[in-house]
Amino acid sequence: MGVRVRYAPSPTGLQHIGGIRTALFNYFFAKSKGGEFILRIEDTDRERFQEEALQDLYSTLNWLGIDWDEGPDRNGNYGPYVQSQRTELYREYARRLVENGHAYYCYCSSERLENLREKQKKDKEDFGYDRKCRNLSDSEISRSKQDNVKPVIRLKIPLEGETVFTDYLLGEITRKNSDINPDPVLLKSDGYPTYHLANVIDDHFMNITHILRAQEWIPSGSLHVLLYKAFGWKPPVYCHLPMVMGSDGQKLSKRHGSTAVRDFIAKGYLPEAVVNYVSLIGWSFDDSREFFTREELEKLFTLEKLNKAPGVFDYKKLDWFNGNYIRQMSNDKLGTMVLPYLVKAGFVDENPSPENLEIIEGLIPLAKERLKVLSDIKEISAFLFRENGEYNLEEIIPKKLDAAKTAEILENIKMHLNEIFENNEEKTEEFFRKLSEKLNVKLGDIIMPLRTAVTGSKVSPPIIGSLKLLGMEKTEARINRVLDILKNEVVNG
RNA sequence: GUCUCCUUCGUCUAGUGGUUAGGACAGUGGGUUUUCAUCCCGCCAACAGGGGUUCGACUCCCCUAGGAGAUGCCA
Repeated sequence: MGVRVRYAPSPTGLQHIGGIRTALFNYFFAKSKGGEFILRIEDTDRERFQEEALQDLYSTLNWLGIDWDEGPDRNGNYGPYVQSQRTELYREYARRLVENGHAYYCYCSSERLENLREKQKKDKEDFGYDRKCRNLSDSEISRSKQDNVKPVIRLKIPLEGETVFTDYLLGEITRKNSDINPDPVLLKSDGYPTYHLANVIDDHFMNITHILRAQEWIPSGSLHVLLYKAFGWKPPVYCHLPMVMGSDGQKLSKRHGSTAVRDFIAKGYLPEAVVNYVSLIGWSFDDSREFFTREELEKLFTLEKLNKAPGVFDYKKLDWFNGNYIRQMSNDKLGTMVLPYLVKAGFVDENPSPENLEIIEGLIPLAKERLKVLSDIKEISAFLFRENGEYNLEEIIPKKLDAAKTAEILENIKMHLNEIFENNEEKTEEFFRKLSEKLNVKLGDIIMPLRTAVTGSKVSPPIIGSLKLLGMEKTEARINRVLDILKNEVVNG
């Protein structure tokens, strides 16, 4: 049988970096082996279920370019692929476990369980269920039934011995049965299965061959193996992936910044960059290569190059990847990618005027190598679409020069605005050089006052290109505005 | 607390008994440049500690320490 793997998220929250890393690795593994990648929705927690999370899942996978061979919306021979539609199956098999003595009904209330946990914490005893209902007499059972308590079904973990399973990456993982979560719930009182039950049953009936999931599931691994044994089934191959951590070494979470893929999309990260970077957390190809397209990863991914140790998610390296991918993009494509951000900033309409379209077209080459994320376009292009705020004289007047000299420089530029806008960039630059000689100042002392006057900032895209995008009229107006301030300073200062 | 897993530069990693321990991000210094950015060049920086095994350990074994995860009618 070929490789069959699955990504089985539970729609209780937005897709985050850790989740998609698991999805990606499963997907790459399937592709590299010519196997099948299955999407399964584990929506057995009815309280935490979010419709939004479901939509987020689909849009995120779609954005990443991950496609699945079988899933809720695909044909497949093992459906349905939504656990809430398979409850009868789980109930049936939970019952069978009770019948053959591997599981039992438990009538303990959640209050009792809570008290138990508190007491254990206080007395520093071992945590876990005390197995009160494991050996209930018939009369006790019938009494509970009369009280109309909805029971759960718990798995009987063997009291003695140990459970061993082999992890593809980590090797043998051995655990004393007495250390395993004592008698975990399989079927909840609302009739839905817990993760453990549903997961094992589905993986079995869906013929899943390999389970790639994060290492936080290792402890459950022993339990799952026990479940397979109780059913008389053969467990799949386990491969627990190293976890993704935040900068403090703890499990990556909101504390560390954005982790929801949706947030990365909103900020203007590209799927190529996210896929590329995330696939390098816990996996590598060789000693130096780190740029991979999704298609390449579909071929090159291999379990052999997986790392055991957890990896810290590095936002800066993602930025670096993203900047690289932005620079690789064609100008046309970047233009259309950047447009929504200009719209959102209120700079242009959704259907920009021809003039604005022209500005955007000219802006792209200037902005391209300055973008880490697409949303950076707002800062970079603001001067083109709105007027500058208050000017700061100190930023306009170059060091070693005074207001009068600066005014002279800007006057000179202003006088030649016509030719500046007619000439090409080289000629304009030449003009600035000659002007600097004529006025006996450095080239920078010509450029910087102009830059600050026109863009409102000491940092901007190349000034000559920026001027042309802005247009002569606005350029002149802004120079005039600064000249007024400078002249005022000369008179009063 | 208990159990399990993990441990190479700040971070991601290469390394599978003999290497000046390599690359990348970040940082830092410099060059190109009208600022910023890009690009180029340089620098900084690691085998957690202790025992073994071996002619020889980053590589194998043990112990210690540190970190993480799990310990739910959540997944």
